[in-house]
Amino acid sequence: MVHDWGEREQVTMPKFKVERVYWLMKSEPEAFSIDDLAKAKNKTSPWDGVRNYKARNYIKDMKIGDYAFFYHSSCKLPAIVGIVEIVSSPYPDPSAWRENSPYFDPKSTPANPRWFMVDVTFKKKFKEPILLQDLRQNPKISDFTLLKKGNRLSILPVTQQQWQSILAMIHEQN
DNA sequence: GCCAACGTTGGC
DNA sequence: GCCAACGTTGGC
Repeated sequence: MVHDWGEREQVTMPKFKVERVYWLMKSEPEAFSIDDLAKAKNKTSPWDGVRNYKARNYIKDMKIGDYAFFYHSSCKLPAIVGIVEIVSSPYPDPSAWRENSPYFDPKSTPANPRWFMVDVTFKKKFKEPILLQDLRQNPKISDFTLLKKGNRLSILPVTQQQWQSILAMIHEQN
């Protein structure tokens, strides 16, 4: 009979559905920008230096294949500037063990690591950054942690709805 | 450079 | 385990 590939796809899709989780990762562009990541070897870099327990726990929740918004903070125009993919499982952050590192923490040891990181790879840089001031104007993401007063976390979970609402803002740009 | 909002530290 | 002092984050 007539093949209905659309319907078949709907039936079989859930079986192969990838459960991807979304995040937002902050970086000060003067320290490490999305262009730095794009220029890195294999466009991939460890995301080191996270020194906050809640953010650390989010890192530990990350899985290979998750996506994250790359956010530029502490700069003239704070904004989401692109997308990265998580390409490693969480593993101990060795910068905590280097005494000359700004991220040195004597309480973290190789035997008992306190801080973790993942490797991220460059996926895309938006033609126009999605500015924080514009995110604040979008009622669909009014609950987004990034926009909450007093938020200081450098790693944030992003719901699928928030992810899509934010991506939709790109198409509204000109 | 200011300052609100947290997180961390350490004395008690 | 409380909490004051201090440090940090990050928008403005």
